[in-house]
Amino acid sequence: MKYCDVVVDISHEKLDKSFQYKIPEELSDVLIEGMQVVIPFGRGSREITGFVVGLSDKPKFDPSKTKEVIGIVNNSTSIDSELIKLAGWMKRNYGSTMNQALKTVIPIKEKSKAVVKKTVVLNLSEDELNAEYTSLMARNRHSVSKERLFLALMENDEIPWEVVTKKLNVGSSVIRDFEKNGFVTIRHENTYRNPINHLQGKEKKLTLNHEQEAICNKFCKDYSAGDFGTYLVYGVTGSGKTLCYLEMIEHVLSKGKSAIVLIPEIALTYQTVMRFYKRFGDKVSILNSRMSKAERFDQFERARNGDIKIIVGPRSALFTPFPDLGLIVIDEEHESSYKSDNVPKYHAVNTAIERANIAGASVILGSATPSVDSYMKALSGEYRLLRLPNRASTDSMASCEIVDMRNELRSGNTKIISRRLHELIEDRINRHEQVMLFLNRRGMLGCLSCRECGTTLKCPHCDVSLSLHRDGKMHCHYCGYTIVKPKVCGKCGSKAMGGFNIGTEKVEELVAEEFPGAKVLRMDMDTTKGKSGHEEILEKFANREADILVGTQMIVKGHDFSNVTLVGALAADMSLNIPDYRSGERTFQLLTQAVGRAGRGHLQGNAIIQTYEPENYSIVASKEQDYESFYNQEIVYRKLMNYPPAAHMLLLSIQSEVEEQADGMAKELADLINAHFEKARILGPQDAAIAKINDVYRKTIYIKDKDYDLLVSIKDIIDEFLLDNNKYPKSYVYFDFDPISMV
DNA sequence: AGCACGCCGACT
DNA sequence: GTCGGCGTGCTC
Repeated sequence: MKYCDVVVDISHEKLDKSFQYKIPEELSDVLIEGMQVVIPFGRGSREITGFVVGLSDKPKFDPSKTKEVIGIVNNSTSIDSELIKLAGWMKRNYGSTMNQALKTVIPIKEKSKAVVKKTVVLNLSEDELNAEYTSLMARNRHSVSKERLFLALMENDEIPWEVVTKKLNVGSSVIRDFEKNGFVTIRHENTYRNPINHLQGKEKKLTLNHEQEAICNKFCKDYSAGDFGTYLVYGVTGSGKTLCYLEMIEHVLSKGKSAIVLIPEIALTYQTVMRFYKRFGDKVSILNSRMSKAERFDQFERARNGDIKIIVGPRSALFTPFPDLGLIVIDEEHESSYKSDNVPKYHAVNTAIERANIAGASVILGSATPSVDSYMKALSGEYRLLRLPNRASTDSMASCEIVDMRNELRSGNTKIISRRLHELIEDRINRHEQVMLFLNRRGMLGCLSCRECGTTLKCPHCDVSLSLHRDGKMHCHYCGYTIVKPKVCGKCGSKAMGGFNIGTEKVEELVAEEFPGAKVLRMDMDTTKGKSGHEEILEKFANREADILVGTQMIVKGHDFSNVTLVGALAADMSLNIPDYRSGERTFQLLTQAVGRAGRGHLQGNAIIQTYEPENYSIVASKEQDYESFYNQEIVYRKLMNYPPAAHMLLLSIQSEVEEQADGMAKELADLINAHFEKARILGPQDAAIAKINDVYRKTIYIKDKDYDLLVSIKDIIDEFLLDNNKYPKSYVYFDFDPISMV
């Protein structure tokens, strides 16, 4: 007998799991994973639909109580089957259960209270109501529940469903009884909220320059000819990529299709959204992390019904159920936030291409600093390369200087701000222009260590040093552990405790001391915790309420301030020293973006890159704003070392609260892989870069191979091995294909 | 979510 | 005993 696991199509947390059903003989050959089926469910075996998320030969449940699948739904809407196909692809390529994949793709299993608002509406006149009430009481039954509802209806003739069920504690059976007797009616409302509430303005249709027109024409010509594909728009900062997106979307809409626009969450600001809104009006909706699950569900429903044609949002907007999808735009395609950190750990770029394949749509990837992966594919012809090599406006690029911090030290300047940068900041303050200082570490000090015995203060739960914050406490950035800063060394009792690695908070303090006349703002994870933390700080800075903005990488991502004429990257090589094959790429992107932030208006801008490694190619290339030169050097390294995109990589993360278990499991898995694939390049097992987080020990194994499918089969073998192995009860293995970071 | 089971009080 | 009503808990 064959069995299948089915996720039922009812939105309720308690049903958020799979149920096993028998597959009848006549369906055993046709039924496959991902299909929508009709099944008997519950005591009354009422017929409902569900999705098949797994097949097996063994019963997981008492076989005598297992029911049979009734039939296959073959008229399920094409959009559902498209998304289910996509989920199947994600399951195979990123390693997850079908259940997990389906949940990321079709978020039906969430509370959907707010989607359909139900209201209990009184159907009787006051007299009739009183009459019914008296007749109920006259029957002298024990009808407390009905009485509560009657009394409530005398007060209000319309009561929201939740108030009746929760507050009045009247069950659905009673309400149905009232409905049957004609006392009340249940009103169902689809209350779609429009998340964009300021609806004025129409963008004056900007005319395209020659370069922009050329790439738009190319796209439109292909599209009209039914030639769909993936394009990489490589356009320097300020070349007008967004304007091209708008133009291309317009073309796709004119063909009766819809478009998805992915934007990094951090750049999803009012201004960005308004550009789309002004061009396309209420055909546009947005998705963001501040919206409740129900609100997001609303937007998906609007897309499904054709109320909207364009959605702008972060990674998860990729799964918007447009039945007529024509285009997916991914702006800032190199951003790491496009890689999911939950299982399945999918990458939005590859997943978008797959979705476009299924739907018959095109994909536009856009960036000023394309990922090495995308650029290689563009050069090889897998993607179609569209270039915007020049800025659209007459604004000139900032002039950029590298400051060698080793020289600063030799000349006796131990401060974090070099003399040259100091001089320029002073100049800008005098000219009432603004400055951005970028440092990729928050807090006051990166660590606190004893000058006598060298002991560093570490988090007891994680393998990282604690950072000092202004509240005088030491924080762990990984688990949130906090202690008061100790006065003496815990090991030797010495009072000579000193810190290394200055953070944004400390910079803010130092800058305020050095430039007493200047107003300083800080933007990092600590100051943007609130609901619209980012926008508040950015708005203040845009309104020139401060002269200097100090912050982590979030300040350099896509915010243009015309009055900023100086950008300083205080410790450019910090991101270079992370043990990760992508650290060079990340450093280049970060610095290029930072430099690009200076001089976006008509004023000439300067940028200063402070570093201890002035000859590093990532840093030199970003000074020159020379992507090609960076790419040419980086790709040699990737090919030499067989790192992505030259090969594919699978990261196995083995985690356990018991170190021996993590160790044993990691070793056994490594042996298993070696036994099956003698030619696999396997690194490890070894401690993860952070060997312990939140009291969980972490071991890693990397496998590199040109053949992605080989990595997938390694995953399958490990899955199978884990299925009937209970030697490591408290250990878990996580798969990450082509990981974005090696930590 | 929706349905039936079983408890409880009221009535014959 | 029996009947109607309500709350609880399960659904492969």
